[in-house]
Amino acid sequence: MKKPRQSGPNSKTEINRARIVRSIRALPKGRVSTYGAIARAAGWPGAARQVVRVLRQVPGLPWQRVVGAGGAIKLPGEQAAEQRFRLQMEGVTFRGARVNMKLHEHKFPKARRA
DNA sequence: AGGGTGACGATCA
DNA sequence: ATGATCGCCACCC
Repeated sequence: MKKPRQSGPNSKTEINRARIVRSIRALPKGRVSTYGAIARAAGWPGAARQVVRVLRQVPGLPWQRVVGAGGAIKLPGEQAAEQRFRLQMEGVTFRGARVNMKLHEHKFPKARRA
């Protein structure tokens, strides 16, 4: 017989969320990554929107280091300026409205196998 | 079950 | 560069 889906702290999504949190915390000062890249680094490709959810729920994350594809700031309104300011404080440079990913994108180690 | 929502992403006009 | 569309995923009525 099959086990019914469990939706507590041990659920699949909880585990994946934890991996997302780890990936975000792994971003060093002055480096950035994207929602999609973090999802992939966490082994959950396509879950960019979950990265957003985590950023909104978990306090204390270096949220300013997470940007949209191509280095775009995706926060609405004033928050966008705040993020840009914080990044610049860390030494991150921009090319127009977006982060210069060429210089500041963080490379996550590839998932190991053995 | 059905519909709406997000700090998304790729593609196309 | 900008806006529309569609695919994506979990959550919340």
